[in-house]
Amino acid sequence: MQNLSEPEIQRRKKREDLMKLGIDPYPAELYKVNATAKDILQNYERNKIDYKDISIAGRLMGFRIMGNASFAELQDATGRIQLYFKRDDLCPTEDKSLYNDVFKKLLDIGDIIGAKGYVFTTQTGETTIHVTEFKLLSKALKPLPIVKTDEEGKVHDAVTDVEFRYRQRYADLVVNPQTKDIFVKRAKIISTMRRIFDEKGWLEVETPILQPIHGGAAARPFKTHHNTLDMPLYMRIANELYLKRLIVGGFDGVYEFGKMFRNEGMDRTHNPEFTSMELYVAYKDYHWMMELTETVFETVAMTLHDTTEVKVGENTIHFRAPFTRLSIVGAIEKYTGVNIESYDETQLRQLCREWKMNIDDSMGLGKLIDEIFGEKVEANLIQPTFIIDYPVEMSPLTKKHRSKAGFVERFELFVNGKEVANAYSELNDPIDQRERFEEQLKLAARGDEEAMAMDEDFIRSLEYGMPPTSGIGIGIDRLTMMMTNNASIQEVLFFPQMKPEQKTQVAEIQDYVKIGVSEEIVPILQKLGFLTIEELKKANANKLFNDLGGMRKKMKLDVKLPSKEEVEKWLA
RNA sequence: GAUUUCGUAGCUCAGUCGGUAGAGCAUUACACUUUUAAUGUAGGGGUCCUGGGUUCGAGCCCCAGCGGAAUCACCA
Repeated sequence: MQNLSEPEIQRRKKREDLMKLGIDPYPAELYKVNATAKDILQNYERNKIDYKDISIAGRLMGFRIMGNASFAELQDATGRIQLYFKRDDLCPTEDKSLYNDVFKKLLDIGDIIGAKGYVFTTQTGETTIHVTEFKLLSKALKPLPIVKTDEEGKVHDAVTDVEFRYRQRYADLVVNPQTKDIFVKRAKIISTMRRIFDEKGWLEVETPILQPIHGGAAARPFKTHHNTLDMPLYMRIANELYLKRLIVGGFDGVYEFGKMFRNEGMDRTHNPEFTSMELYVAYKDYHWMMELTETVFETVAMTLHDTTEVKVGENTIHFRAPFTRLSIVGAIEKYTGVNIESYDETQLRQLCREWKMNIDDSMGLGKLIDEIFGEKVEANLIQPTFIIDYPVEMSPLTKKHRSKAGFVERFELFVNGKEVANAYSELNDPIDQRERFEEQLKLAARGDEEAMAMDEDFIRSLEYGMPPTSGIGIGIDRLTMMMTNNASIQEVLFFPQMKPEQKTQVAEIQDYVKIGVSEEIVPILQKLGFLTIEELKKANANKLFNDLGGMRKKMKLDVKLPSKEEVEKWLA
């Protein structure tokens, strides 16, 4: 309750003043709304009689007061509309206080109000609500940053500080319409995908987030502990193994939109928790899945942009089927000129050294190929490209290729140089699956921290028989980045992970009183910067005594100051 | 983790050679009956991120730390 800025103090006072006038700044009852800003702006011109008696609610975002009449801007969930307040309409009697005091003096930018009235068009041609009645619904105590847009649509003083925007996303959303738009699009991406899957009769499911074994992907997990069971649990890094158990159980198609958690580095493409959509469909293979993926991306792009061409950074991405298909070996040959098809691990390692790549001895053949791909190819894949047929070593859950020995039936979809989807023909031979897990254990022994652990229960489920199945995972955050032309994942997450804000442990009034400070002096001390007793104790008594007098004058407080002896006692 | 860079009023940002802390918006008061980045006049508002150092004197120079961003490394 200290270190309030001038406007914050004023708003607190206005809140009190309203209460004294018998106006509840936070009324309990609902406010009936029958119109939105968007609805009025779109339909009023064509259908004027429907807007003679409207009721709307939202946040006040600007005032233009000129004497006995005023304009204000109201922002609701759909947009902004202008309100017109006329003194003698609001106050037909001699008592003009509702307009002069409540409206002009006690309302601020940021306050939430309800307004009733009729729609008209001003002389300057703007659709406006002539307010006949208004009601304060919530008083805002903290001033919003003011962003203004001029006639040419040029934005002035836009709030661009990402730290402010991410930490106080609520304020970002109020002030920056483009932020809101990202999240509307994000929701549309998800609902579009859900619609496609539901129409096919697949089931949306939920699987455990707390898992005893963190399987299904290569990543380091968050570890936690269950008290009653007295056992470690991991936040899931993937949900794949659970979804496949459900295919064993007899569902034809299951999908889950869910949060995954990976205890790894954070940067503009990685957040510790992120959203993935995983889909598994029985009796399908990865070729079928590529076609479905094309449909999904095409449909999402069309829903959002009414076209399959989407601008991402400097590139225009064409989400129009069919997408290019390229094997990983073929892709490496295309972008390096080297055909590594017949290379063994030693030869590959040699090649990596020649290219001065950063590799180590824990890397097996598959990992080396992946490294080369990441280094030499990935960034080149701007237009949607399926990279298919991966080495078996890096795909322990994938069915062996029907014709290429040493490879598996897997694809990843790359767009704008980034992976956005990962899919395969799922491995359903329980004996093979056990051997693959055992290979992973060997990699772990070699020092690969991300190798998968044996999951006996998952193998048991496969032993009952899983139909041939194709599965895919799509990163929703990265897809959203792409579809909304954002370069950082933080922009498409409401609340990206941030380091905690530093908050100074501030002393309570009683703490000051305990060492002998009288209550009315406390605000002066706080204003002087002594927010903790510790700091106060370190002060110089002479200087503090003098400063108290100076600050009392500055703050125009009429309080009795302590003697120098009393000040010395505080610090003792 | 490394490098670069930034941190000044509620917001956006200036700040000269090291010499009293600045502007616009917001805010307060007054004026103004259709404005629209409303306007006019007057005022208030600062831990110059924090802590050290150099100096007669630091927003500015040096060192350390904190926080953000970018690039790289790591990581799907």
